[in-house]
Amino acid sequence: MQMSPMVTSAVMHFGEMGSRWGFNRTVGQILALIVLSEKPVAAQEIADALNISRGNTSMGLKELQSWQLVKQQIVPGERKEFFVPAGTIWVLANRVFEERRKREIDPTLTLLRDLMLDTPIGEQDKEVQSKLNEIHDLLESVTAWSQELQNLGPEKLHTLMKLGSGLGRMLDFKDKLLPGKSSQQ
Amino acid sequence: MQMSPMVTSAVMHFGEMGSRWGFNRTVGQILALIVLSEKPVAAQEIADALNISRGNTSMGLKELQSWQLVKQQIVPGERKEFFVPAGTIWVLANRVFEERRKREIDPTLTLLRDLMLDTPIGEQDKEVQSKLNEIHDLLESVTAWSQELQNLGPEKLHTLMKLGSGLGRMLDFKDKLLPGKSSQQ
DNA sequence: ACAAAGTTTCAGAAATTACTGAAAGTTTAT
DNA sequence: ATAAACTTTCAGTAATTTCTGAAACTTTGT
Repeated sequence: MQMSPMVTSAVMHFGEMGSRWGFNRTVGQILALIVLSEKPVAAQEIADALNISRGNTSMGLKELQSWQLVKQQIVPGERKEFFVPAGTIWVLANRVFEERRKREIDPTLTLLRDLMLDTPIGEQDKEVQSKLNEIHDLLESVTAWSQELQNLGPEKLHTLMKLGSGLGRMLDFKDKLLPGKSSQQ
Repeated sequence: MQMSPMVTSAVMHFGEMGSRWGFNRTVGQILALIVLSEKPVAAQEIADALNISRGNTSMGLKELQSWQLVKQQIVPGERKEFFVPAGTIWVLANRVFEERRKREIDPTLTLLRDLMLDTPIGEQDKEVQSKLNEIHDLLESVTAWSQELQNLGPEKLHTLMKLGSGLGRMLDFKDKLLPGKSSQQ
């Protein structure tokens, strides 16, 4: 596969950003290559285009599959495996977001729950526990909300994101709209 | 400073998670220590409690200040500098979110804008450009929306997050509420 | 002006993370 | 059942990131 200068720039950039997005350089590059390619891409083509070892390519593809960002595709008449994006850009972005939530928030929620069940030693720990509790509640809200957003589905999510300042106004009407829920705190 | 077992667990965990949250182990530990302490903490106390070098402590504190997560506080009658959290848990969470958006999304937006201005070489590049455009629009929506959410302020944001399934219902009413904006797509 | 009490910087060491390439494993066609 | 075509694994190496500690710097009280 011959990468045009434009594709090369994008692939390199996704590589650089990779580590900030939760995976490594190579994985970022492979993802960009697959997303930007019009045809399904074979593992060997990826290794050649990015000039990385076949082994590394295989591990990168495995990682991307575990994130559900790419999937294998059988090309009739071909023996080797080809790879394509696992969905639209929207779907991919959601997957990254969701996967990162799992990795970045869930373990902390678990720890905080455990610590809240522990018996505080001394007055100081009671104060600490209440702070941990506050962090826990915040993270739990974020988690619940992100699941809520997923449930909306892409169309409504899109509408919501495009609301702009309408969002604030809408919230002012909330009580009229959804009676029975008194505004908290 | 003597860390109770509870504080130790939390500090260690924040250290482990640190790298997933965009900073390193030490920085995560320092942050946890400062957040969980009732009193302002001196740099030397941090170094002692976490058993890290004074130099590393200084760099960690600098990093946390650049994220606006901790701030210095003058304690009357004391010469050394003390550190306290730069706000409530909510504020800190927002700062992390915002800072990460800057580091993880903004550079890509810039690159994508540049590539979209480049002249495509051949048919293939036109296809590529349209995909890059799609990614750009998505990231831009996310950025705009996250700024919108910030503008709401903590109280409304809290209300919004607590809406739960009410959010979906509310969006169904959107057109009645905010006439003049036809539903897109 | 000086010394004391503190902070910051940075070159090199240590620890961690990523990559290679060869060997082992798998699948498929005949 | 075998060989060809391909993929995966993993021990060792390379690259990157983080940490230390000593030297340089800053601030403040006398």
